[in-house]
Amino acid sequence: MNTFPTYRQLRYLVAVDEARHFGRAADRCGISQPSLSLQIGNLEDLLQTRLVERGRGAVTLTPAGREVVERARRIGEEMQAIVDRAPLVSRELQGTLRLGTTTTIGPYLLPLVVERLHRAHPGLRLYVREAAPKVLRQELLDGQHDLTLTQLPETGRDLREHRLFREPLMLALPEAHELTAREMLSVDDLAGLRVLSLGPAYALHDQIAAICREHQAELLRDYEGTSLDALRQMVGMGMGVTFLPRLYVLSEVEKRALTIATRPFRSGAVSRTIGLVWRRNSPNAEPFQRIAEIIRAVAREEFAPHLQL
Amino acid sequence: MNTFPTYRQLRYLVAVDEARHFGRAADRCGISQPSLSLQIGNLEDLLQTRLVERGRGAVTLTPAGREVVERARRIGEEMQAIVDRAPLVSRELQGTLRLGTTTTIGPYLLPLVVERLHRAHPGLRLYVREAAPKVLRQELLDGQHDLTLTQLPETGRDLREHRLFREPLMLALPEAHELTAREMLSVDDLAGLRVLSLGPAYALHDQIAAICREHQAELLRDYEGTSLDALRQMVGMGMGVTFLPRLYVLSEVEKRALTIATRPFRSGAVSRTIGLVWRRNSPNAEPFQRIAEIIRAVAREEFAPHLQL
DNA sequence: AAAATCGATAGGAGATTCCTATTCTGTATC
DNA sequence: GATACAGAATAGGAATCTCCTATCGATTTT
Repeated sequence: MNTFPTYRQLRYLVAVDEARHFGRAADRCGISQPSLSLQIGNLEDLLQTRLVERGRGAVTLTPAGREVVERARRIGEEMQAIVDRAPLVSRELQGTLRLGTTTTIGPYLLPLVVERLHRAHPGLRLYVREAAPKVLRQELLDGQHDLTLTQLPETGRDLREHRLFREPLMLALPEAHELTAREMLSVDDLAGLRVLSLGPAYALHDQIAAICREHQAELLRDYEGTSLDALRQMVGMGMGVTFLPRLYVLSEVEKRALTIATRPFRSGAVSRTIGLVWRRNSPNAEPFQRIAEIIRAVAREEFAPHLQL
Repeated sequence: MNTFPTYRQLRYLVAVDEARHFGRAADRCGISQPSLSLQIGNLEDLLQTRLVERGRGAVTLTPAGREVVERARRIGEEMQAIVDRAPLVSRELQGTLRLGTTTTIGPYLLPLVVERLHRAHPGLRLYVREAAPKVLRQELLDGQHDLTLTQLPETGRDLREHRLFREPLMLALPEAHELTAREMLSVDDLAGLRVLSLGPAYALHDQIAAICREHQAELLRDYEGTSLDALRQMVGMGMGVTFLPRLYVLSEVEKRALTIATRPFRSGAVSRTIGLVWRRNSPNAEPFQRIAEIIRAVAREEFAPHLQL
């Protein structure tokens, strides 16, 4: 009890409609006339409906046959599209790619990247979804993203990461703070500072915690920001200082006249690594690497003075 | 070198997408896991593209796979529609029916019929096309119509006709004509009249010619009308008299204040037979008969005083 | 009447599809 | 670290489909 027609049968029916003749339709399909007759017959049996009216002069489709043929043509178009597009999608940058990104990097880097990708690959559509890094990681493993743009390192044998660049962290402090007198800071200046941070779902949280531990700063655990903007506001209100990524500062602090100060560190060590991550099993490593290239190009051409490439 | 996927393969891929697990997908398809794996593999080989990412945790579709599955779903919907609708279309009055009609009857009878058909069978769409009877007949044989509404008899062993009713012909004459004094005419009054007619592609032409021959009227061959309206105008200009079908007179002459007179014949013999015609091979005789029933009902309920049922 | 056309039918060869059994790979468990 | 456990891939053989050639049956043309 096969409930569905075969695509092959539909193709034959379309051929009959076009040729209006069993023999010629069979020719066009590259099969013999009996084979075609048989398949049309099978299709009619399956649908319990006469689709073709066999007369001497003209072979004609019945009303039911016409409706079936109409749908068969649509099916044919989809089939053709599958055959044509599937290889392209996997080899070229075409189709839809689901890119997950940390909220601490995506909004400040991706706009330029997306624009460039669109220009270079018009057939590519990006679905960008934001989440905290540890959520992102799980979603990537679950298959909700094709790749993620996030802070490295990303643990897991199933994942492959591609390093893009290092992004310095800047110290954000209230304008009235004594350290604002300095243009550049040393890590030794951190001793004794009260430091705010994001929630533990963020890689940045762990990193800030480590820096605090190492340089005798005090991590304030009571108030955890839910976003970099929230952190910035908390700093502005004098609740403490924090570390903000360079691109965030560039995009959200320096361009506006905001009430906090940001200072760089002399040491390049106060920085985080940003990379692309995908599942090791993903068969699309090659297109992904091309995306990595493009992000690196954007970083180089647009943010060279601010990042460590 | 089979260039197209099998619908079956697409169904399996959809199942994999939904189950995210080969074994469960196979269950859902009612086959064993190896069979499913094989078919997915064949599909991937055919498309030269990995569609499914096999990992331990989650089986995920690749971007190419997602696009294929999307199209596969649309194909599935069309397939379902084919299976669901084809039997209905052939048995119920559903789908599209192509009805050819003579210009001398269709416009004056069909409006009411179409309306009633629509009310009784909302799923039915009528494509009405007009032509002269002899053209219509060839188009019907060629399969351009499913059935035709025309003047009988319609010759041909390949055709089946269903008589609907007889429609009287009225004599149309200039208002100044001496015969307008009579309320009813006899065929004997025809002797010596100069009679206009439609072109020879019309069954009405042959019939008028026969009547003229039989009753010593003179058929004017120089001017042949291309439509009943043209005939009426020719009569109005005093070029001669003619025969007009009752329903045409009802719809186009009596309702307007036109400058010709029309008179009935006492004899019921001056009339033509109207019927439905379809190809003998057509497997849809049953729905067609139901349409005949509806037309008869309209004739009875709307035009009873004017027609011979 | 004979030949030709066109679709349906019959029977058998070759592909496909599917099944069971087994292997392979990487994960959890002890 | 050996062992069981999942889950997909592979192997081999049975069942089913698909197709072919040959032929038939009905109808039309010559």
